[in-house]
Amino acid sequence: MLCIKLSKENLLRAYRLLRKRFGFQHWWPAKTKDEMLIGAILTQNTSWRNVEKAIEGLRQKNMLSLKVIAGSSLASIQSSIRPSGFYRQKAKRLKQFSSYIVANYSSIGNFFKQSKEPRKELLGIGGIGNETADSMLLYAGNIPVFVIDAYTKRILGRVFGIGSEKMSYEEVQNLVMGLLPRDAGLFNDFHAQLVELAKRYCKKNPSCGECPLSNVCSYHAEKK
DNA sequence: AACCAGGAGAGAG
DNA sequence: CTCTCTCATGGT
Repeated sequence: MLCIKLSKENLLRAYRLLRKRFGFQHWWPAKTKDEMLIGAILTQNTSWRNVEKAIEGLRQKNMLSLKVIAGSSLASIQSSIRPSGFYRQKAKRLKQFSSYIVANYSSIGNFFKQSKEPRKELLGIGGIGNETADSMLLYAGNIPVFVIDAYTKRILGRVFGIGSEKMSYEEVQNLVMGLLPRDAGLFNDFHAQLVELAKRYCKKNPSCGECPLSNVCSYHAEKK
């Protein structure tokens, strides 16, 4: 079977192709850090389209703020975020998270300045798993961690012909971060490009013909 | 009309 | 540690 080697050179080549096609992504799509953090929780196993509706619901009530959420009732949070699904859990998670940050650090900026082990601390809050924590670290804290999600696994699996779908979160993360320079700007835009690629071409029925990676993709090579 | 979406946690084995 | 279930709405 034809297989593109997973190497630093090929990863960066893929990134350049994506960026050339899609342009710099300017992620995360949020106006403030608080909004980014809230979006990270809302998007858990949920399409971004639905998350946008929930964010708009919060915006209309002036609730896109950790301090406001920390002081709001569960019922009022729930009613704002219903379109994003899992709204009972997510309301609880938003309030828990917000209360923790506000009570211990006052603001997310202080959290990133003062926390000695921010990743570990985020994971300890509850309702914050690997992907959500890493998204927060990278996109709100500008800390160089590569975010792994379902898209990243699917694309790495197809392009490089590796069984990344079965690999654990940390295995894939260590693999990618071991190959790339530790650059928050690169990790930021690279992950955003992968999401863009997945949304457009790398679905269950891939449209490889127009995929910017078709020339360097094992999956595509195998089909011809 | 089934199937999926930028996950996480609890429980079972 | 690895599976399986649950949480829930909205688009295709």
